[in-house]
Amino acid sequence: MYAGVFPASNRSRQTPGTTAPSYLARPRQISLFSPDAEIYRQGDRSGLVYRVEFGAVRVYRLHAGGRRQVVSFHLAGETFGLEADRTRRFFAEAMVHSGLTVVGNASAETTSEDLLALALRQMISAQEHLLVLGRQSALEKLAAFLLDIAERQGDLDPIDLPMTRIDIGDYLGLTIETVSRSFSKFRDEGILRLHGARTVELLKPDRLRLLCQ
Amino acid sequence: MYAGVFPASNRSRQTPGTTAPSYLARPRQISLFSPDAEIYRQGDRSGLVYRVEFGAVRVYRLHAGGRRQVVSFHLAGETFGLEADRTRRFFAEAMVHSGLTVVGNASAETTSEDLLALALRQMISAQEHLLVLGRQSALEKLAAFLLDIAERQGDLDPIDLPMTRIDIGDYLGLTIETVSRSFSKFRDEGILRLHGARTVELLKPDRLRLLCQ
DNA sequence: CGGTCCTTTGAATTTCCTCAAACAAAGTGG
DNA sequence: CCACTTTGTTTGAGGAAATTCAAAGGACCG
Repeated sequence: MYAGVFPASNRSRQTPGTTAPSYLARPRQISLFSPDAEIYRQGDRSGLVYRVEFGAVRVYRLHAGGRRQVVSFHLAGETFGLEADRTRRFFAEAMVHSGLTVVGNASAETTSEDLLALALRQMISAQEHLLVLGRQSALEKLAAFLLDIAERQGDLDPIDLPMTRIDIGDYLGLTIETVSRSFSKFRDEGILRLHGARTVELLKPDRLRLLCQ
Repeated sequence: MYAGVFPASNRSRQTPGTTAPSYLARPRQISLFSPDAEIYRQGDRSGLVYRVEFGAVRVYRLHAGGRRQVVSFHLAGETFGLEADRTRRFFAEAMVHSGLTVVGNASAETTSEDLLALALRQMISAQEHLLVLGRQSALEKLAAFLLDIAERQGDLDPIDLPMTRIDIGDYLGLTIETVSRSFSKFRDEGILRLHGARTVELLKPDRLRLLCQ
């Protein structure tokens, strides 16, 4: 496990001619994280906001009894880590080999407008996740999850899942067995095809949309 | 059903000598809503943020199939209604006779700092709700819900629940029967006492905390 | 090639949901 | 003021779904 640092590549710099938020205008460094490497932990004093340059991140909380609730996944191009009072309320880990840049923090370094946009995005993300968790059926939860991930990956087919069944279960409030059985059910019904456990081809996405709308 | 308007009372004005947020410095009007009166609906174009002066509000979304997911409850003194793009993503209704004031909107009228604080509060609220919904047991969900409401009511005993069992069920992702059975279980174990369905006396709150921590 | 971790599948159990009925509280109209 | 209706709550019985426990199969890595 390692966590190195090197200068950011060009693709993450501001595009000429566009009005990008101020935090995109500065040169940045990419921090590298190997699978399961810790990015921050609950209780840490930090208001750093990160952007995923490549890879994927899980944010979660640990409950008494060893249970874990994954609060959010973050894929390439997405930001995470904004806190209300500069104290971490969750744990964050890389799920696969990942590169992160710091795009700002909750102090004067970033404009209030940028922070507001970030906060609103995280709010909507939590609300949408909440709506998924409120669904009663495991099939509906998994359908909503797959459609969400597919959309965030730019609808490229097949989907690459950076997370394990355990991660998905902890995200949806299900056991890994139920997650696996739900995948199998979708496969048996011809809704999707599995190329290994982590690569999913959505054959009939409309059938999934019917389930969760 | 009615929704009247009259000048705000003194208690909602700024206290002399304190530095209150700018939106508290202006005089306001209280809008009145009777039980089940609509405050706004999904799709509405509005960025108004409300403060509950008295009463209680539910915010929810309707799914296909008639299912309803309550996203949040708001009690006296709390604010709600901040939207990312001035389009309502949920419905809001008064649960009991309620009075609301407008504390700002997502345009220039309110400072960016105030909006950020509101957004962060709504973000945390959604994340905490998400953690409750992720719990697998109905008893854990209800325990977390009761402790949350008790704390927000200032730990006054007994608690007054402004919402029906249907509301609680739609908030926790349970049926009303399961909610009712969970109440009965807690009552039979001496954890709480019910004075009618809407008044709850927490006899052993620590037993509830043990369940959900 | 052996070991570890992840995933899948099966069987038994528990929990929750669905359907149903009884009960309680509040409001309406005669 | 009282029957009646409506709405909300509680409780029971049966069935469906998810969890738990268990074992076997795959994929990856040293």
